[in-house]
Amino acid sequence: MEMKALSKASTIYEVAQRAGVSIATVSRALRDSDLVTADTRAKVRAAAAELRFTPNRSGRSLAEGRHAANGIVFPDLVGPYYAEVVLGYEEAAAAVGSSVLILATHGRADAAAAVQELAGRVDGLAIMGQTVGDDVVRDIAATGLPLVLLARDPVPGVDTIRTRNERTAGQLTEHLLGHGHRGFAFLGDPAGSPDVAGRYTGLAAALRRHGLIPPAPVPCGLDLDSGERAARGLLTRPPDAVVCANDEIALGVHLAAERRRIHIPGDVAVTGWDDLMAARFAHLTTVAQPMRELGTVAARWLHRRIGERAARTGRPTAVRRRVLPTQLVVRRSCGTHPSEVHR
Amino acid sequence: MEMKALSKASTIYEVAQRAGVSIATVSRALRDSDLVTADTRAKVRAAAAELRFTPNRSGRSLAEGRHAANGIVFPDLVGPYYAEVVLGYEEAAAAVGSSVLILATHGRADAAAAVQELAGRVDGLAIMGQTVGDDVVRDIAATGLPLVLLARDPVPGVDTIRTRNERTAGQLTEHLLGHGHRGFAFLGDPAGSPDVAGRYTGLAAALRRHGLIPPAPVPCGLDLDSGERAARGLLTRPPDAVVCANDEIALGVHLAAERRRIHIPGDVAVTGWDDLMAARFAHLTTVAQPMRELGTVAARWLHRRIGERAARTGRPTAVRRRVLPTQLVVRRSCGTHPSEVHR
DNA sequence: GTGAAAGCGCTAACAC
DNA sequence: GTGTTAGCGCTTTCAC
Repeated sequence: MEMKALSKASTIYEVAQRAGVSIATVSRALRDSDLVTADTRAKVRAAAAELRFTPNRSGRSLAEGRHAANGIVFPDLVGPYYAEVVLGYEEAAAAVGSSVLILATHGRADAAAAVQELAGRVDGLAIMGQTVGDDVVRDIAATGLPLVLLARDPVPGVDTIRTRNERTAGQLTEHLLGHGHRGFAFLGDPAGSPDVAGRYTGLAAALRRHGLIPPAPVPCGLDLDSGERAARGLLTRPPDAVVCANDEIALGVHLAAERRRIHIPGDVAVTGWDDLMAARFAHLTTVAQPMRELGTVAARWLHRRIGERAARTGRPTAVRRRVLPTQLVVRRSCGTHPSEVHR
Repeated sequence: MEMKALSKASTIYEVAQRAGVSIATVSRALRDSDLVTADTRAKVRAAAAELRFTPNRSGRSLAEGRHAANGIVFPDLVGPYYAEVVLGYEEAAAAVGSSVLILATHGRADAAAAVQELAGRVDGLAIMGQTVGDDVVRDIAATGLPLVLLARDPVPGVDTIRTRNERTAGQLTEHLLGHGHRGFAFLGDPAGSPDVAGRYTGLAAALRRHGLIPPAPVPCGLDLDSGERAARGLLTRPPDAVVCANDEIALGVHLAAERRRIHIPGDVAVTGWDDLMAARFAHLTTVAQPMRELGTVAARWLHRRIGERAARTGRPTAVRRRVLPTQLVVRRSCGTHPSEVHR
């Protein structure tokens, strides 16, 4: 049967009429309810196909009282870091039938409003890092919307997933000390993010254990350019080792050193954090984080909370906290140990 | 005034009651209609704030007949490539008040169903690369939903944005020929994506112009591992130059060469495509694409089409096609020219 | 300027 | 099994 192109999406009423049944039957047939005969189902499916019918999600959501969608809020997607988290989140959410809404705050001033609006569109929300203040988190949590915080300091009553910073930063420091480095610099702003704070704390603690005085952190944005800029000052009289809050900063230092013909690790050791793909090719010693898993776990936790809420089954599970392990990845930039295997 | 935590999102009715007005007035006040006095507006705002009221989007969407959300479909987010596009898209969409829904198909078999379902949630949809077949695109287009295809062969009646492949691949080839390379290999599957096909075509055409016989392409996935695997066979007897369909493949070749102590570019020249961050640190000659812009333009076009549709203003604008320029980025991996500036 | 009421497209009782 | 119908939460005429 020839069809003319439709300029407007068709509704369940049209499908019902075409199939010669009621809208209730269409609804049932299309959602594989076992309250319809195979015959009816086929008839309805045929009509729906002819009309290229796709149920309007707003109608369905309103009736069901759920959105079948989750949201994730992150500062940006420029580095590969957040992209990985989002991907893991999307994958796990899709696996349980949820769509995913993303929101990049870009440090916008109206981020709070955007997150609030997002909260009205989803059944659960993951909030990463320093995107909005604790007040916003508390407000949203107060509405009962399932929430999970990612790579961010906990807020009472809200689930949180983080990655291990202090301990691994300690290991990294020990490793650098093992290379004989004694003069350290730290590039990054502990006040800007709890992750950075944890990394600095771990470094400082390890140095103190060895009787060394930790350097004051050199405040620095988390991107390549900031790293390069910050390195300019630092490299006029390079320390033994520059511990960077993340890979992008370290890569920026790498570029600055290259430009000045300062050799890494001969003249100065450099380390990063995140294990980006670029780190491998810059031979950067760094710390690998399970970013994908961060997203996956967040989506699973949310799914569970959403289920709990829908079931209205008494008190929900206690607040959950998890710290995912991270792993030191030794490459050349921290100093050369003949005994070490570089990959 | 003290408030107890709410376990359920409040509705416009509760706000209306608290403010002592009708729901119509609440609706108006909250959306800054000038049909309410400043006094009333203040009263309503206060009530809404106390109740932590966020309008339910399903209700609003249903009433307005629009979702205020756009979707974007991509195969994956693993490489930094798609992440950039998505980011550009999100940014531009957010700027015009649209939320963004993402869908990664991961080569899933039920991708078509997922895309169809997504189509029912959005006012416009961007579809990237080889995520779903043309039949799905045509079906969705037939419903009248504004659509834009990204990095993909056009479908009649649907807007398309691509990046330049053939011409720049020709420039790249000329450059390699200028280094004196004559024996070429191409890593990538032209049948797998129109982008790859264009790059291969550009290479082949340039070689023919110089009286050389183009090599048959070596089929290869677009990720690092595939590149490394494909390189293993190739590097037993390396050609002069290996032109890779993207950076990840080229970086895989880089790793394989490193392992075999084959020197780039001394023993073999290698080039990529995309200009990922890692390419810079691997000194990879490649081609930069305006990925962010791809997303931005897509979101803008969709916004325009959505406007046209809502206005029902006669015939819509003609189908649009755009090819965004790409740019050769020369680094060390293609061969050393003393005269060239490397960055 | 404000309120009453009619939908928007769908699901889910409830009736038959 | 299938149909009827009452909402879901919101926007938007239409009265006043």
